[in-house]
Amino acid sequence: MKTYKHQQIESKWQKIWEEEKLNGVKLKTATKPYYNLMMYPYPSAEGLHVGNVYAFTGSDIHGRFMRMQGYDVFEPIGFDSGGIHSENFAIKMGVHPKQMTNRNIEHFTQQLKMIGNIFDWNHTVDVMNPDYYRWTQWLFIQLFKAGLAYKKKSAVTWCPSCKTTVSDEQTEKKGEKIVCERCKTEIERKYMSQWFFKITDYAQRLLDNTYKLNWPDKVLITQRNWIGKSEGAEVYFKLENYQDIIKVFTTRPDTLHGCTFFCLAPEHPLVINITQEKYKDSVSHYISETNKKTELERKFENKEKTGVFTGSYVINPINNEKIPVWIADYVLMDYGEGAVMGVPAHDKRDFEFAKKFNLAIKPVIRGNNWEFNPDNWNDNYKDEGKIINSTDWNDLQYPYNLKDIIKSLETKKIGKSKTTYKLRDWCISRQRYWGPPIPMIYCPSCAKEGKSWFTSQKSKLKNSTNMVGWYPVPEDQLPVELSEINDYLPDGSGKSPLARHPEFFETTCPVCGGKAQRETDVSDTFLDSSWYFLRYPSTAGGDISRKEASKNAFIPEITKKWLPVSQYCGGAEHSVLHLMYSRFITMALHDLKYLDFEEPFPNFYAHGLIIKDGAKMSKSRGNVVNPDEYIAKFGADVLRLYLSFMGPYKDGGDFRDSGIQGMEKFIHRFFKLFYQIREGEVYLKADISKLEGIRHETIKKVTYGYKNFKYNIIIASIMKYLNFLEDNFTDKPLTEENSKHGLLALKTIVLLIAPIAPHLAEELWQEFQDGKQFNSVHQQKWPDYDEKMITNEEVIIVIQVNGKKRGEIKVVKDKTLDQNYVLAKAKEDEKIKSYLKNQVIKKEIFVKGKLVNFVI
RNA sequence: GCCGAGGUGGCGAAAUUGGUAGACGCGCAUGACUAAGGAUCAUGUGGAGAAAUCCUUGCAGGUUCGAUUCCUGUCCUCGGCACCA
Repeated sequence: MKTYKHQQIESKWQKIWEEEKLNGVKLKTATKPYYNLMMYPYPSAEGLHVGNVYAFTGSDIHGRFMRMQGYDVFEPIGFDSGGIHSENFAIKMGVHPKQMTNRNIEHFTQQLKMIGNIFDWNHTVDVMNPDYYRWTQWLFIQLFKAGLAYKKKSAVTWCPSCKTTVSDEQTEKKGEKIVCERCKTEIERKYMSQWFFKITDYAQRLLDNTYKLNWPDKVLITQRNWIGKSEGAEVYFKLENYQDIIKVFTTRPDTLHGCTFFCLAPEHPLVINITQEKYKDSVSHYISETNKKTELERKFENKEKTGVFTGSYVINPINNEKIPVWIADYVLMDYGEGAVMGVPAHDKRDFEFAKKFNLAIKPVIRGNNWEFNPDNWNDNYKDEGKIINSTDWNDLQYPYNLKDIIKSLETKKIGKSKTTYKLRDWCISRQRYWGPPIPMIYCPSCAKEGKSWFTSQKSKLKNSTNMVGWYPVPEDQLPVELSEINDYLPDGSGKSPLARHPEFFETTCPVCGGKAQRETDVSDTFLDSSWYFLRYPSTAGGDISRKEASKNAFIPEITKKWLPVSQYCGGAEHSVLHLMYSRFITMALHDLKYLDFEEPFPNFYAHGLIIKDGAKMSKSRGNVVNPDEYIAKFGADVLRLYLSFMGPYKDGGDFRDSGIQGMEKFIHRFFKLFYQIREGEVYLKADISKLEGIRHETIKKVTYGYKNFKYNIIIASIMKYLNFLEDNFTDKPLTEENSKHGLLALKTIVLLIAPIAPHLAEELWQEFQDGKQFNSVHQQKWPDYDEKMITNEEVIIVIQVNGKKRGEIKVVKDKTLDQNYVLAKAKEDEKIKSYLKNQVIKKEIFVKGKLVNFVI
């Protein structure tokens, strides 16, 4: 009797699959392309995490299933090797990031080869390899030339301990303080010159397309909230005694008559100008206090309103009332116009502000079911109502007459309809070392003459962001290689370590030939990952030559054939960042005529998170599960089975050792049963109709499970099938048909389990082959099922009395549709008789093939 | 505060979407095999009850012949966003 030895089986098949080139796909000649993508990992020094294994095997199971559906499945994997994360770890270990990254990638590759995925190792990416990032730089240049990349001074969060900028996502709240996620140092705020991408130009399209994507709702909703569209109006307020007009955005122009004060963000460009002498001290003091706080603090602090009076007034254009202008930090400069028309009666924040500073409050809406009450604030101000105290607007209805109101503003030339988004431009500059250098050159002498790339090209694009002096690196000079410097530590100057290396930044102007400087910032790691899926099929290897791969970021014919991605799997934590950026980049490339599709991932599935003992795995908790251990002890197939059995793929789960042993037991049991039947030690005794019934039912359930990422029910159905077979053993052959069916049952199970336990399935599949020519289980056609075969000759009908199960009867298949027959038979049942005795049946419910219900 | 997901045995969970609640597994209990433990196999396993039977999908209602599934209210738990005018 053979026993299951995973060490031998798994390494054997991994080797054979590689030799037989089973996992690669011929990109050029494949006829049914299916691009199965999973989010590539960051190659950490700790090695592959069991969470990675969960993510990757779940996606691979889908890929393997689709391959058995007849598709040519391309399933690549690569490495997100850039960014601060990698760099900081290298610094901590005292190893150069390049060395560290190469080492980690090697380790990851070795581990990834053990988990049994159908990765195509001919096509992989390492985003910090110049072969890759030259195209990241190329991409930057295309966006720059299209007017979608610009440089501007902007506020950033700065960690004085890490000596670097950190993103908002890399900070956390600790008590009243905002600290660096990594070192827990309180962060500061700095103004620095940064490169941005104009993702805001795409806000509306990014929003519209969310209604076309086959993605989980929660991810789409998160993206919609992030884009944050608001429709309303902008209104023009004239400053008293000044020429300036201040624009303000409001979603409630109907409350314009109720505006009793005006508030500017402390950073508003007009503040300095309009502050009256008497108030200069208090205003500048307030501004400097605000500057000390980070933007995050301003947002987190949901406490008392603060602000100061500027001494100036604006005129409310609707009624010419004179209104005081304040500044307050609850007004954010980067939303709307950085100004708020204060309507304290109908906005909670304005109300708090007015209360605190004793400003006038004037109700202008009476709700259908509420009324403004200065002593008892209610949150009904967004409900329906009608306008009051507003001269000719009185009796108009909110929200029904909003459009009319905006029209009347337009007629009077004091405002117009306006849409605003929360989405902000994407800051891609990093003043660090470990990233692709931003491929731009600044020429001071061209700048003096007001020249720029746009003027040199006589471009029609208006240079609204003052990009004088800037030129992209000529494309034939790419990549701008990252110098291999040794002093890559950030020094806290706010400049990249590359700024200390003249041999890197000193260059000549591509237009005038004069002395010029390279940009020393590197780009955000999210730029690397925003297009990696485009690169995979166009990398050299397999049937793609080196020459082809080096000519384009993505080869047009190959891209046309393989993209967009057929199915993308990944964690929901990338809902906004990676998934939004990739959509934006794809849309921009579409507009630049490089791609014929707008959306990179029409189908996205968000898997769950693996936790351990109820908590997120982390080094500090000491509860990190190392997959190597489990693969060594149980094998990849058992681990894959266990991870699949925990629950639906979207839910993740809690990793427990006891559970994994259950899967080991299952494989051993199946292995044993397989050889018992195969060697003719046992036969199946149930009749063929019944055996076929459960076989077809199992195929149906399993297929449903694969299609819906419910891998847990696949395994449950197969186990159930196995239990049934075991219960029907006999040691004597009954008929030839019966003994044949045993083998059919085995073949079916092997096929059904192949995507989840690929090595085991291959091992057993070979028992059916003559051994002359290699014939893989993974190249087989998926088994079909026939609905008609599922119901047996005898069907069990449940009998209910008043909706409660009181018995069941067996009915032959042909009679299940015959209502009279089934009802009559149900009434003959002894148990049912006792329930129906001396009762009047009020109603008889008949559900064909399922149940009858007597209402008494 | 707002948005989202979810509450089913001791635990992970099923129920193909209004039709037998708890499939499948873990754990546990008893027994067999063992010198013994492990492994394996067999049986049992939502609760109450001697039993017939009754109760049971967070809680309270509603619709229905019939509700884990639909509706209303309510209470928890976990994620995400957070002064967005």
